[in-house]
Amino acid sequence: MSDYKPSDIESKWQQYWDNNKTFKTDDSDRSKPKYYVLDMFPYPSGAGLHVGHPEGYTATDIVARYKRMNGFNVLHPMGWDAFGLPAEQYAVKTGTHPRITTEKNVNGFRRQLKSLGFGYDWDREINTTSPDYFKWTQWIFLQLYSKGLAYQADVAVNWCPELGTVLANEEVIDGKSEVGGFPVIRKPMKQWMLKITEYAERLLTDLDDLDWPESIKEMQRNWIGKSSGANVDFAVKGIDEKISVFTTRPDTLFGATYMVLAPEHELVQKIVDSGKKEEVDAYLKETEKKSDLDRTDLNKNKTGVFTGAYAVNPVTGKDIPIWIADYVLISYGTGAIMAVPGHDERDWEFAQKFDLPIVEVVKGGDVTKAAFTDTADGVAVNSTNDEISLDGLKVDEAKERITLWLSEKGLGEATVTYKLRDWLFSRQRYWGEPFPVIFVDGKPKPLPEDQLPVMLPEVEKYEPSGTGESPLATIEEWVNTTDPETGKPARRETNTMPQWAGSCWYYLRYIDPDYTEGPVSKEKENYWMPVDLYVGGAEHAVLHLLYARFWHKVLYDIGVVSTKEPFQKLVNQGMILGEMEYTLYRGSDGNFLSQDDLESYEGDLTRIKVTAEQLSKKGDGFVINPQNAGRPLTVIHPDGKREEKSDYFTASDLENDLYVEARSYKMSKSRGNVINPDDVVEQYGADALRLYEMFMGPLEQVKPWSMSGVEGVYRFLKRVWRMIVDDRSGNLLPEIADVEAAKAQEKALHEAIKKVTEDIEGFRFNTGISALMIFVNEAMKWEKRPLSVMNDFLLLLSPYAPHLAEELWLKLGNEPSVAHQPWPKYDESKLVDDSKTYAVQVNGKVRGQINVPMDQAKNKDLVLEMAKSEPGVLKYLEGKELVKEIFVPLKIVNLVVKG
RNA sequence: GCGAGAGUGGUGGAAUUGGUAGACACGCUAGAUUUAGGAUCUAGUGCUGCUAAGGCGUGGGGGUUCGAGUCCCCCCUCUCGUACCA
Repeated sequence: MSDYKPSDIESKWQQYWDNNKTFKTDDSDRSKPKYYVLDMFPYPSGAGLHVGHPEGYTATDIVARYKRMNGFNVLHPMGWDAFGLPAEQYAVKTGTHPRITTEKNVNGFRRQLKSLGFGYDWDREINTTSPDYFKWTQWIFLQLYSKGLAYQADVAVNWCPELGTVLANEEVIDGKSEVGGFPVIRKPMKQWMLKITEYAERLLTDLDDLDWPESIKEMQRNWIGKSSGANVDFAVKGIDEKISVFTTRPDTLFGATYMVLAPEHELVQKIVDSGKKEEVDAYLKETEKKSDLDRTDLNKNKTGVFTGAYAVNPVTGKDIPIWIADYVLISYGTGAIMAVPGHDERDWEFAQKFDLPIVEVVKGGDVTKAAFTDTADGVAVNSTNDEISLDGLKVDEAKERITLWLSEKGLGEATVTYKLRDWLFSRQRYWGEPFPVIFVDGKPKPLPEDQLPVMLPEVEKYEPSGTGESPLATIEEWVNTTDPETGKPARRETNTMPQWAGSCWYYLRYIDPDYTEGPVSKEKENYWMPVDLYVGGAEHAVLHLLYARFWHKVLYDIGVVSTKEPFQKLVNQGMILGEMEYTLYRGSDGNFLSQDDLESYEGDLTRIKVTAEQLSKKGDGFVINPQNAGRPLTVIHPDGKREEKSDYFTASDLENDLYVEARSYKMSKSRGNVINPDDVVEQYGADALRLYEMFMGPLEQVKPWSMSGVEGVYRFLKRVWRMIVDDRSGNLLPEIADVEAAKAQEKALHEAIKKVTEDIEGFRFNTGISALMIFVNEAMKWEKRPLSVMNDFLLLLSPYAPHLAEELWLKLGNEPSVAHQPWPKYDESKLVDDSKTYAVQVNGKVRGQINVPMDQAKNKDLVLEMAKSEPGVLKYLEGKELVKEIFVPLKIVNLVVKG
């Protein structure tokens, strides 16, 4: 071994770390400060890791190694979120038990993660599908149940009669099943719900103290969707019923000219006029067929039907018609609205379409043209009856006045509503956690704790039952059981929990994976929680993070955990896109299309993939360069057929500039731009992959992959090798010597230490790497490379490229491993220069530089004197009047002249 | 529509509080070395000027300042999230 060959050294060190349990977390040591670094654990798919995984995982690995070297007790675990649909779908197709698929995939993932050199404590590996784990998932469900936070309700699911199964939302596309394209309807089924809404306010307010990206917090706030307003009761004419509505604009009550109920509203059948019944039923049937997506159609073409019934506006005393329309959602507010077409866009549109009266009650716009919704400047008008007048009040004042009046009269009250809905917690699937619930005499009954875990039965086939129930419903001997307390016959719950369940609390199990008395022991939980750093993809911004926070708060309330929030700091890694692609489009008429024409073009498009060297920059875009236009390119026909061509363009094609679309796309199998980490490791090694993933750009940012970028960092690693090793003999270079470092060498080292340290602390891994590169570029010029300097450099490198660092560390005669060495400290005094270079500006433009000895650098008179006599500066001063001299110590000199 | 974020060389990206824009890397050009190389080394590389002096440059327009990528106002584009939430 002489050259830098990652394949030779990487597996060796991976084995060393494994054998020596280098990254095992010492749980007993309470003297050190703790640091808990967590990755969002993966779903072990059959496809293996994609390059997005190692991005976040490398970042956390760097932080974990860095913190360890800084004297922290570091917890950095990994596990598997292994329940879920793909393994089940595979089981339906092939008959393979999901457990077998899962195990195989987990082994693949573990091998891949180890091959990247991540320093996980593998003794804490967890798997959501293991009975030791889901026992406690079920246990937590029991706690939720006993707190009254779990209940059953009839909720519409995506039922596909042809497939005889219930589909997840993502399996439904445009109201049809993804598989087969069969119609999907909404069918109510009995389901478990979790009352996350009870925690809405706490989930909202506790966001404030979290060190999370503002965008994520904002998304959660929007999701929770708190709004303040009032509930108002409207009497139904002729029968003894009230319709309660929620409104955020009680000030517009005088303008409520009709009401609308959601089709599912419970009063629909009671109030409908017999003459209208047929029409209403037809409408209800119509809306039932629509999926949620259809109902929120982008064209917003509103539909509805008049019930024939009237309500009474409590302030105007007028009869107002009651309509049914699916633009009102049963799941929000009270499922009914007072419609104020003058001041609500949706109501305005509806009123226009069905010719309902529009009344202006807030002045400022023209309600015949559009709804006026400005709440800042609007003033109430036409809002007076015998008892109350809002006229002249601003919106806020009017709201307050009317709300007070309503509650005095018993007609309404101030109300807060949340968009957040209860969590649908049932899936009609096999491969999930069984509920620890039985039904005795048809009533749900939680199983006692000693019956946990409730195991999944073995089944012959994984096809859905055909009734919409899960495959478990067909296993009679499992479904039929007895109540362990009374001995009565009982049936098991046949739904299973959704995939979110296992991921809601996994961060706790890592802390104490073998604990048998609960999910986690009190003492260890106390030490390790909260998670100090949580890194993962932004796709979990809302659901996973909100669900996990909800469970955590429940566990907090029952004393299982000691912190209000689970994840103190959150960082989202940005998506990695495929390599940049250059595409020229050609219409079916044979003409090439420029970017601007593309959007409006309706016909079939032929895509021509060209390479970067076939292009030249013109203006803001790229055009085909006639000189290289003849080189090979790929033509993709509208039917998807690919064809390799050279000399594709004719001379006349190239007379006009052909602008090309330049962008990179999300990696996808169908596009064929997926990068497999295994291939990168094989070609360039794990260290190069790790380094490249960090060097691409800021962690949080979306960024395109580039293979030549990988080569760039690979070349850097080779340089590091050659900085220390003679690549012909494999021995240490003669330049390496145990000598005292020269001043310049110390300066280079300490600059690197400072930059790398600060950049890891600030999650700026890309610029940290550039600091390492600058050091190596410098050190390669040194005739003597002091051992101590080289050693410190390797420690700086080690979180990024641990295999290479270990190997060279050993070659320099040190004991492995670098992982437990103390992190180098920089010394500010070694960073100072002998002299200060000032840029000298004249009227804000740099015209020269001067070198001032450091001990004189703050001497204003001297520096200005030198600046004014600098030849490059002098010629801009000649013949001009010097009006001002700016001197900022250690920064800049600026001379302002006139004339 | 609403909310959030971002626009810097041919490319990915630097620029910590307003103080020499383009660090580091890719790519490219020229040269050296090598049997060869997607290896290595040296030099160059924002645009525009004949090598020059200079001029112009951080999406566009205005402003504050001795000085603006950075601060303020207006506009444009892109990305992400969200979507009849009363």
